[in-house]
Amino acid sequence: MEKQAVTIYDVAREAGVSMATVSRVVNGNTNVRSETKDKVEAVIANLNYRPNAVARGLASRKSTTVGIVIPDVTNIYFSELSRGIDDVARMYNYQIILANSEEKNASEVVESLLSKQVDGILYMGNIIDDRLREELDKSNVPVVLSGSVDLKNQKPSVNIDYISAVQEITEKLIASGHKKISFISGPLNQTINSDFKLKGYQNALEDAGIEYDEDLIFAGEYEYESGYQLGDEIRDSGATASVVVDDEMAAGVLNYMTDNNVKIPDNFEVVTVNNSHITLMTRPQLSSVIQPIYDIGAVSMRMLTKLMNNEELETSEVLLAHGYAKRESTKN
Amino acid sequence: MEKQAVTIYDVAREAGVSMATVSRVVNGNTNVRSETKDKVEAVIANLNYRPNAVARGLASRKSTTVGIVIPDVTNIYFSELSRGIDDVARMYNYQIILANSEEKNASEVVESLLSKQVDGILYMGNIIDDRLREELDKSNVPVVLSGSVDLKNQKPSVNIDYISAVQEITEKLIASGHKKISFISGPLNQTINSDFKLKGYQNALEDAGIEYDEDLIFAGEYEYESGYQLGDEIRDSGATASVVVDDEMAAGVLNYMTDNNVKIPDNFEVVTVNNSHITLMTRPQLSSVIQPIYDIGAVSMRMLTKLMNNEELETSEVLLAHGYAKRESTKN
DNA sequence: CTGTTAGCGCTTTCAA
DNA sequence: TTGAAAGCGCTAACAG
Repeated sequence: MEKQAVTIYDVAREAGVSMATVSRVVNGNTNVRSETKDKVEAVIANLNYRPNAVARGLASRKSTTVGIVIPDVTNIYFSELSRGIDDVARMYNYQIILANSEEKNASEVVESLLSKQVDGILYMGNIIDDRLREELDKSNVPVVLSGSVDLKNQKPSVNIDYISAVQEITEKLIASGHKKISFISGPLNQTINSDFKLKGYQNALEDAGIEYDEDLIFAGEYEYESGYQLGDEIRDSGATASVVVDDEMAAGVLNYMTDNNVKIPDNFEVVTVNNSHITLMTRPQLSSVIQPIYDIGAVSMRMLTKLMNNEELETSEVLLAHGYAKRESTKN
Repeated sequence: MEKQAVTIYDVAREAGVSMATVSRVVNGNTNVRSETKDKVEAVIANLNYRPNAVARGLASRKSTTVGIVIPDVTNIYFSELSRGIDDVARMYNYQIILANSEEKNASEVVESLLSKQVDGILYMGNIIDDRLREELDKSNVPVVLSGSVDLKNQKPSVNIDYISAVQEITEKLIASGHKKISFISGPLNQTINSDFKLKGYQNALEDAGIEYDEDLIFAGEYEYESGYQLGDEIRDSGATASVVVDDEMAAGVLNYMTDNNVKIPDNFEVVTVNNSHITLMTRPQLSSVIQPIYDIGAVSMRMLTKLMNNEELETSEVLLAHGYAKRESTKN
């Protein structure tokens, strides 16, 4: 049950050259006479030789592999992000190890990635605790945050300006006359919620002279069911609109309302932020911040390739432009 | 920029033992005096030593890594499947390399997985061509198909009985009096569609003495938009119901109908097969075959662990039980 | 342009 | 119970 039948030695012997020459051919080194090269390539094709990436990694101390830490592949936001990452990685010939992390075990996951000698890490998680931060720091492998933020440690990152984005949509709701606007959040121990999205919401209220009311803040999980379950409390809070941080949750809130004869947008407005195609699937369709999700992934991966290549980054913290798509769940 | 500061040598020297002993401790070999073991472990903790998985893989010729080939991470069916896989892999201490494959480049993807010396491959793709089949066969690494089928080559696989499942839901539609039932498929060059799901649909028609009509067969992509776009033709075909092979497509068909004032289920019925939570998000909610998606992933990964461990498989082609969830898009 | 020779960090006999 | 030593398959100086 040999996995690897034919090695570089076999090719060398068969081609009547040294293994170094074979290595050169395989790695596209130009210092090989073209006759020799052809001969070697013929043998390679013949023997169906495939370089052993593990041996290569050990010898070269590079794995041409990057680790992607993703909190939940089933969440459309993250999976879309990973598509952008994947495409760019492929473009630059990096392999990807996609590791699901439940946030809590993030440092284990990172540790295992590091033991695999990844050349870089793309982190999509929303919680970076001290242990993880330390581990990342002393590992010496470049790290880029993709669609996620860390206040304590300025790692290279790619995001949109969540504060402004949420502020803008909240302002629209205010402009429509709402006084009691609920904020439907993911876990509030996540910086992206507590220090960014919530902040934008608060800014909007403050600018409009509306008092911030904790009873209008609801935290759940990034899931449809979670949004739906929160519906009860949201309605009872007296809120007349919701700013939601996740599309699936927003779909849950919206459906709860329509299921309970609350007309949207006439009697209740809902706006979300990820603009995944979930927003098109609900009826009425969800108004949303437009985020260049795919691009966030792509740009962050591109940054990582530069870092792995020891190139300079012009900007370390990239903020991509966002927009707004008015659909049917809001009046404006 | 050393990735790996401390090696097994450092630990050995520091602990005053040979590297072989350190290796034994790290690998849980019991033939080590417990004092020695404690000493070594102390040093390991002290130096923060982490074994280099690449070197390990080279020496042991095992990578404790499996490759997962997934057609599209953004499709909820596959991402849900991968959750089951991931959980079981974690349980058995296998790392996962998740590789997106666009079906067309599947053999490239597999090749790169093999060069990484994966110990096994879990394949979720729906197209297995001759080149890929050959590559898989001569690689000597075990392969399990997860939620996908291959007629030409009986690889171990985990699925539900698609034929029966689709047949059953088609029969329900027939029982409701429908004569013109459309079949909304993914690409028809995929075996799972052409030889399984379509087959179930045809069986039901045949049993009911309804003539098969090609004009009622519509093929698109596994995407919401694709289903929506097909809506036009479906309606024009005179069909009064749709059997759809993918939840997102089904949501598209359903929304197209309601957007065009076709009342569901009164004037048109829609039934789908994956029972992802998309079926709960639409209004009306989608009736669906119940598939144990997570379990399909979990069981297939479990099978793969057995294969990688050279254990016997009781059954090579596992069919998990399916059910039916009647919701609002059908009368029965 | 090509070959020789050390390793990369670890596992695994084989002896002791 | 422990250590010595030989690789795993490849890259990367260094010679020539």
